[in-house]
Amino acid sequence: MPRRSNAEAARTRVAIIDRAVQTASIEGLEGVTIGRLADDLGMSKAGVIGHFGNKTDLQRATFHQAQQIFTTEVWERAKDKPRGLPRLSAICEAWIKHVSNSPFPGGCFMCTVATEWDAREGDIHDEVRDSWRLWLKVLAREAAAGRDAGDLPEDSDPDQIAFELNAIAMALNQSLQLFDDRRAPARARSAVRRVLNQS
Amino acid sequence: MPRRSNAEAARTRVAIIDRAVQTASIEGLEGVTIGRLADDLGMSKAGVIGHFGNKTDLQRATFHQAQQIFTTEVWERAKDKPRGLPRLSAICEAWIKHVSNSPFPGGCFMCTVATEWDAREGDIHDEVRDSWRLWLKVLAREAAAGRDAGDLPEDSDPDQIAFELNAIAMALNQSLQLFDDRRAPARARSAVRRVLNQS
DNA sequence: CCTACCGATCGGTAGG
DNA sequence: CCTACCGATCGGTAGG
Repeated sequence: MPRRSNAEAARTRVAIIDRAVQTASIEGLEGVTIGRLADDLGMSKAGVIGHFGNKTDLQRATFHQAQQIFTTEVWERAKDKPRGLPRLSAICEAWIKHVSNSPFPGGCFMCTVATEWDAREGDIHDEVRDSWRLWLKVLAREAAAGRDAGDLPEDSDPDQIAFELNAIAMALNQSLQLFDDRRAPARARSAVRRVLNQS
Repeated sequence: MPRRSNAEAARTRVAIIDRAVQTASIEGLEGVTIGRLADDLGMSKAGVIGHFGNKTDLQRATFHQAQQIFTTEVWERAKDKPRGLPRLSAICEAWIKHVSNSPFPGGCFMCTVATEWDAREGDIHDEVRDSWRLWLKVLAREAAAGRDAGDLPEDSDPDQIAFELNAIAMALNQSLQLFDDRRAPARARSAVRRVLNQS
């Protein structure tokens, strides 16, 4: 028997997750606590957790929301480019823009959460790992298409290119967050250019 | 009035920090709690915190210990090489070995803590930032010496090289921790070779 | 370095 | 979605 309509409840759920994403981008998914969310939103703890059941499911929902934002801002903006090098270049540029002008206060959510969970065990670790792996595969697939089209050298290793592009994105996020280095986006673009022109 | 001798107390302090470094490499410095350390070491909470005063100073001491291990394993093993490219190459190789065969259960301590604190505020953030900055300066200084000696192209940008080498180290750690990818060290070496031969 | 304690907060539940 | 509660754990202190 909900005291609010389904539509209202759905809006509340969205508000909770939005707030959780903000907090998690700064302090990680473990920094998201039910009591703090309740305080921030002017709700009771029971009202918050009632939407998710338990904390792990709330963390999972938070991660999914951040994942979707990443997909929208990076993949969606590049997917209509021709496959291969043009699409891969567009992905990198959208990625750099996403990290440099982050929708989250703590910078790249995926970077924060990947490092937070890389050595832990459990469902969240597995989801983070699988979604990163998938993303690296997307990069490698486009690199392979670019190589096959002759836009990248014949002896290019798609997985190596994916590794290096990923490395650049992480370093960009670190330089921006930890050092507040405004030259970091230019460095990242320069590094991407080297990887895509010379690999 | 200590109930143990100074030497015994010093040994206890070392044991506490060692244990804290282990935990922090997996769960971050915020995962280090006084009660858990006390449990793990068969001590009382008061016995643990008495060595440090408060939790922040315990975290600081933990970070310093990890920093020292990093310096010993990476810098100390390369510092006797001739400055410039030989030393920079030796640093990268020692760095890759350090990350690949980590003395900590959760992989590269510095990577974990840098990401954990990059968007937070306070003393620990400042210490992490300053020590990373110093390390990037060491890399850039050697790159500059290598360029001046003619071992790197005249138009090399030392800070760009430092940025890219740092990126590789972080991606190596991620690939090992998150994906358990045994080919990651070879990928890192290949990437380093490209940066140092072609920049 | 211990026991015994403090107030605050954690995740979560019962009942409405 | 709320109030009122639960046991566990948090950082930390007093006193020995």
